[in-house]
Amino acid sequence: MIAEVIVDITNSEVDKVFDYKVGNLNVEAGSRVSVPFGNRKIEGLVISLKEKSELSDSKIKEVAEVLDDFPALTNECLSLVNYISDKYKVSKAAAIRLFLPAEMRRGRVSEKQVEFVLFNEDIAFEDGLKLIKASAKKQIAAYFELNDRKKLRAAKLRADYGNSAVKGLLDKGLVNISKVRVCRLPYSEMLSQNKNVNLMPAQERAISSVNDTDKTVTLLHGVTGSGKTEVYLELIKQVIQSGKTAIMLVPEISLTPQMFKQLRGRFNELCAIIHSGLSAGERFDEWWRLRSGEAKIAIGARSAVFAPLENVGIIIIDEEHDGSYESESTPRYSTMDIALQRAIHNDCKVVIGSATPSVESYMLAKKGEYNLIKMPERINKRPLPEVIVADMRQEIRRGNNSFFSSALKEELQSTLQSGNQAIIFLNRRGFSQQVMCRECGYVAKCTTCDVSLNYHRAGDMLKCHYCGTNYKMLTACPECGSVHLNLIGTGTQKIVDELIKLFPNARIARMDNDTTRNKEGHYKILQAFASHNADILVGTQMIAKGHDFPHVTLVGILDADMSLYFSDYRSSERTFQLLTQVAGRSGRADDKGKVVLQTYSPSNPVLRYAMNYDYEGFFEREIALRKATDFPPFALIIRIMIEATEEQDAVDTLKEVFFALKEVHENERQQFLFFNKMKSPIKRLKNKFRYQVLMRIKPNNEELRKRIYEVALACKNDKSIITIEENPSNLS
DNA sequence: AGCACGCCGACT
DNA sequence: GTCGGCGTGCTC
Repeated sequence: MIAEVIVDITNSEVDKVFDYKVGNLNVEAGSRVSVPFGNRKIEGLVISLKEKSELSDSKIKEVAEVLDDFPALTNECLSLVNYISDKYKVSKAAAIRLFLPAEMRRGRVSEKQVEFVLFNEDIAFEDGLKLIKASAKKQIAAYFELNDRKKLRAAKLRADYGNSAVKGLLDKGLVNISKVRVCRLPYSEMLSQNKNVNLMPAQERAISSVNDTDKTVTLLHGVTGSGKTEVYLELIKQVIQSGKTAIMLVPEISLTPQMFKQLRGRFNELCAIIHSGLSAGERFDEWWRLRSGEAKIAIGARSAVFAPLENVGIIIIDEEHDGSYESESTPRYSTMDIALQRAIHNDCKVVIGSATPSVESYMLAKKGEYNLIKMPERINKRPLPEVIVADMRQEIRRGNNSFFSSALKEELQSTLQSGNQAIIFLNRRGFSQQVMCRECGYVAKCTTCDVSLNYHRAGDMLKCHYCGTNYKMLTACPECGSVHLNLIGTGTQKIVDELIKLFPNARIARMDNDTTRNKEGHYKILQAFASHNADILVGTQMIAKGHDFPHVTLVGILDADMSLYFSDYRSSERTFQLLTQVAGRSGRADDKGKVVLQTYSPSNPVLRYAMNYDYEGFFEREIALRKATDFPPFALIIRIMIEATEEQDAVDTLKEVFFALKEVHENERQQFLFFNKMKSPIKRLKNKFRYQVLMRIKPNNEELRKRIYEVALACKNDKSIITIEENPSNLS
């Protein structure tokens, strides 16, 4: 027998199949093995077995060792490896790594073993008791407990009765000690907290719609608080009852612990959690529980889509619009893409849910490619919070130069007086700055791209990140002539300082990237706020999602329009999603919530749709805009980034890539909507010079897409790094 | 990715 | 003459 092995080296030079003799080892497709390679020994993965090799017998070495007693990858995973390496043009070794917990490589896994003391059943309890001296009280007590429980952790027993008592029982042969593999079970405190729920009619309808549709994908469009989670849980329950397995994906899991609280509570050990916050051991154990079939439900962030489950019955993607479902390092897979592949392979359904679906998904749903379910009402018909719009231009005219409108100040005052909580949301993202007129709200935009321009201190320029055009920095507003131009971008600390002045008695918590270095930090601050340890929480994006705050009755949104002006074709979409989400934080329990939305452009249609909770209206406008401007989903944006330590190397490679692609471009001009090369907006990052080729091609042209990948990656050299991104969400 | 093989400059 | 620089190429 010959094993075809992919060696664990993610380098295209060795990205090929190597043949090894199997000998009399028990090797299967998917097995991890150790093989001699050159003059060293490395790990590899068997992708298939065959009778005979084309190579001469003398060249073929033998598999040295099989690393696990089961194949790490299932056949489905193996075919996904091929799919990923082909589609995203990465080595097979890199694709394989997606499926294995990192700590499994290089033998870093340690199965956790625990010593157990077992009651020796060969000796009757009464006989055993006679062997112990009456004075050995501890031994007797321990023996009684063991008779009762039969199996106890040695550490626990020693702590309770002392080491000598345990040793005494052992010496008399009354008990045995054995080491048992145990799985570290994260969040075990959440087990069995389940309470039964009665489903509402809307939820029942949603469930039967998923079950009855002949479409693979169902989009569940339900407003915040409409009870989507219960729909997911019920669907999973049904799948488990039919003997299948389930995958549940959530965005950035550390921020949304209640989702796995609920899964753990309902499904106990059947549910395994995969995310980056776990310790290496926990991560490996959870993976192993899924692989071995002990656990049947995988919940986690995007990487959980690679969960080693067989016979998958459903894949659920919650908050499907969330950006974290796109991988931001190679292989830059899209979670939905992988989920679809797995759904096809397992012949199962994919359910994606959101209160604010991505424009792409909603278009597919409206076109009938996805099954669409709407849940437009909150459970118990609780009303959505009332939105008060504060026009900040008027505030300035009235002489109010603070961050807070008079409306927000008043609402804060009364919220604090009634003992409720408030959230101040600062709409800020990234490090690019835009130019805005403080008098009329005008924001500098590119004349050809319909995205806002970014200010670059170097050269005092305004730059379009999509087409690369440079503009002179404005001295006055072209709309109203005012010279009060502002660079937008304020920090949370300033907000907090002003709040303290306004409300000296209020307890204020702050949350942003500066205050919370680690993920635990996020969780702790949110937790503290949820248990009413502070009255006002000031923060950026990260307070927008997850977490229920039962006492929050006011949400203040500062600079609601700011995220509209990021140089990103999705900025309207992101803004709408964000505002809807933040507004949803208000008034979740008994009190009706309020939202004060501060803006410099109160008539902006995106804001209007958001404050009226009109997704449909927003969608219609946005999709028309995308169509008119040739942006996704009516185009595929491809960015090829070339980075090098020496600027000249980057330029050389850029030229090479550009001219190679220019040929493709010239042959298929009608397929290209845009094609150019340029410096990257942030020209130097992490000590690397960055240049890029940016193009937009017609969507769903898989052949052209792959050709672009191949042509670009063929220009690879050891001085520069080439990376390819599709529909990048930020163009820095 | 590593490591050997291989062809040109300054050393005991 | 030899030690060693790291450029090129191979690993079943």
